[in-house]
Amino acid sequence: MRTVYIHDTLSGEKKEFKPVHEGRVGMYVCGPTTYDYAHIGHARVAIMYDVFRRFLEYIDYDVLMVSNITDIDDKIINKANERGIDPIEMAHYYAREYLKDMDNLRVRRANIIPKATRHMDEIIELIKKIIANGYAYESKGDVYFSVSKFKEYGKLSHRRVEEMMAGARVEVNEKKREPLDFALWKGAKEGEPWWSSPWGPGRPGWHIECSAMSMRYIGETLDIHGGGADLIFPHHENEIAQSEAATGKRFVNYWMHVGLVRFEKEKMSKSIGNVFLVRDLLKKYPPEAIRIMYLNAHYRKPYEFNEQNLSEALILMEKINATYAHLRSVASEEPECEICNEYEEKILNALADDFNTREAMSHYLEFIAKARNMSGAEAAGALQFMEKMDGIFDILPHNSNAGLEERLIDLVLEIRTKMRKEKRYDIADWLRDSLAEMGIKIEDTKDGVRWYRV
RNA sequence: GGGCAGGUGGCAGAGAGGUUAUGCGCGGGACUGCAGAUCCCGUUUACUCGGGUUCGACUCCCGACCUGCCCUCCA
Repeated sequence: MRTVYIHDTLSGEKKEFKPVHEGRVGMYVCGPTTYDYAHIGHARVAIMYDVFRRFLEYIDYDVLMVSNITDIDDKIINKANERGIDPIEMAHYYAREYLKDMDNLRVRRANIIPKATRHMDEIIELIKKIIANGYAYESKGDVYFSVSKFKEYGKLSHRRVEEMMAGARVEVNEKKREPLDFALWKGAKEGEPWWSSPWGPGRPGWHIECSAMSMRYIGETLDIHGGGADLIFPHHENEIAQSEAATGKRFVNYWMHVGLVRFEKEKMSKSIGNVFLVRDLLKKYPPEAIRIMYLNAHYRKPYEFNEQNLSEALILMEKINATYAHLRSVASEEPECEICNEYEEKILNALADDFNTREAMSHYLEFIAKARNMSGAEAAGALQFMEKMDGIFDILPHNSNAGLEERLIDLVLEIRTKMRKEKRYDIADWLRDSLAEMGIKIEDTKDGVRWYRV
């Protein structure tokens, strides 16, 4: 199996990937807390891990991907209260919409998509274990993790407890023994959703659900745990503390974090009003373009989102589509393509080096440029190659099977060609414009007409 | 104040101790009823600054400056 290198946030180094179980990968990706519609930052995380997963599968790993939905949390409760609706129902509504948006971005669903509210038993068991191990304490219906007991606290985000104390601004709460302690369980206040527990009715704290669900489905040590870079602290730091306090084992071997999406040099945030929703973007741009946009950048770097980048991605998409269409029209029966193997090697090597999709895309685009001039057996090979690679990238047009629709389009094009020969350009242009309106773009080339979907 | 990630050509954005990234844009040519696409050529000494290591650094080391993020909720 091909050697993969992964940059690990904890060690700050690129390390050779060695799974816990040979040939298998257990990866857990932090999904959203569902109190609003998905934005393009969520999309970046989902698309990147989708591609990483597909790549790992492509090189023959057996991947178990788990991606959670946090459907109980203070933010959910607050928002639902503002609107006077049921918090859990609201969370589930946004969870469904999130999954729909991601489906529309061609993100393959994780093998398991666990919800926090369906795993109360695991969460409670885990908290009990942490208390039993002496790392957490009960306080008036709440349970807190005692940060000072966990000596390695801060190892992921590379900060020291003393420094964080100096930085002040920690929430004041007289139930906590020390300011940095964080809640594993919160007693329910009047009107809040609750589950019964040994500490009374309440709900889980923010971080515990990920520890409980990831270990439940993958095991006590995960190969890969990922999410957005803003989760490094405190979310992932706290997950490490809880999980390792419970099991005494290393929680995660490779921590991966996707850089944040920015707009005009600022992080997207509702207060600044620069949040772009996936659903709004999809009204204007096809999913392929959005995927290409993100594939065209290194996942760990911050991404500067703007319409120019997106329209550039759209142009690339059209080029790729056009080449794909060209290959389909000229491909002969027996595929044979030497250069394809060469490019596959380049692309896989780039991806194996910490999932460098940008470099992979540069090879891919170079290949596309060459493929435009191919024909016959080579074109057939190139076609096959593009479809193979699409198992990873998923940026080619879908529903491209040659059915009735395609035959009708060919017929229309034949008519147009005839009209052009007779210099009936009014009719020829009318046909072209009509097809364009339906999303079929055509081009007259030396070798005849070619068409593709936009 | 502390931590982290960066600073590359008109723009986006990889990479690497000495060899063309890639794409977009722009200019010229070919082709063309028009449009688009495609093909060829060009866009000359791009790599924040100052030191150091080296035969040689944009690439390694040290320092400075700048930007963003995290340190409160966030993918």
